[in-house]
Amino acid sequence: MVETHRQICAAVEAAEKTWGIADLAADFETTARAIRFYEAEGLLTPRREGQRRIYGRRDRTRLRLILRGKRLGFSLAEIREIFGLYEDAETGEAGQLSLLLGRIAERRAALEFKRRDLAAALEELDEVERGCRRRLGELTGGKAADGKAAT
Amino acid sequence: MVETHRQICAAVEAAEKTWGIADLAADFETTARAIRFYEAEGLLTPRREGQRRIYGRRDRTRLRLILRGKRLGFSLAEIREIFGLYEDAETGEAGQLSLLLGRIAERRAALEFKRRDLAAALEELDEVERGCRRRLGELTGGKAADGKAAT
DNA sequence: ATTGACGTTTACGTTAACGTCAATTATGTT
DNA sequence: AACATAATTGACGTTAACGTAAACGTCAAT
Repeated sequence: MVETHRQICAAVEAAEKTWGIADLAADFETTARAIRFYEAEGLLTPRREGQRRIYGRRDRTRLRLILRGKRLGFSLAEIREIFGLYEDAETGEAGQLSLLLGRIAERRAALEFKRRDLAAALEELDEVERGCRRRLGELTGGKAADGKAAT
Repeated sequence: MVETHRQICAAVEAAEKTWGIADLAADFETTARAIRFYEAEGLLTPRREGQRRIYGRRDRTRLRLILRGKRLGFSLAEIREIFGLYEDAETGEAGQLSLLLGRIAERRAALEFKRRDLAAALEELDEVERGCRRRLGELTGGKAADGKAAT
């Protein structure tokens, strides 16, 4: 079989980059078990090649979102809801879209609540650090209370 | 017994406001069980009046921190560490204080990591919303794609 | 004296989110 | 063909963070 340049290029473009489960686990510093678990929970839907799971771009971004969500304290159930929301935003009909905007607003409210929590936590940490530096200054002699220690 | 004005004032000032476990639970929208659990985990140390737990200002702020930490996705173990850090900042000696600054820096890094996660999540949500509004505009007729719907 | 209302301890149950292990099945390698 | 390598399914175990229920104490009001 002889292929033209164009045909080869098309084939290369069509062949989306893919990964195995171990690749994903390594790239995202998680485990194959966890990834399969997310699939069982309906959060990932990789293709199959025979028995094996094959992950594409979309699956990778989903996994990123899952892990980020977890870091922010969301449960897998909440993350599933968010994914539902994201999908509805693509496939939804006009009637549903305005309801969707409401759900989006709720999500945003939840995120901004967390943002305030986070800001408060950072401020308190700052305060603790200032107090700490002040004490350090007092204890090591009245002077030299600047930022970075010299050595 | 006759008290002077000063004595009375001192007594009133000394009598710090206190709460029972049910009060705390109600005020913070949690349960007595959870509050006792936090105590068992070493996160709270209320005084006792006979058998009963009596919570003061300090306990309240601690509980606030616990719950906020949880909302931000920290485990009780991490929260306990943070409390340890806060205490060391008050009681620590000079030798420990510089180490303490290191631990504070780690904490800050963790929080700022979360802040980036949060910012990314919010941006993506914005994007979804924009896409949603665009679709809505397309479906309901080419015009009127502004922010708030007019009922 | 009894009845609630609240609080306490002890102990076992539950849920989420995986970990761990065993048995099996391709897949490529020598 | 034999073998190692990697993946899969199933099943049970584990940990954190409480929930739930039982049995008891305390105190004020009826």
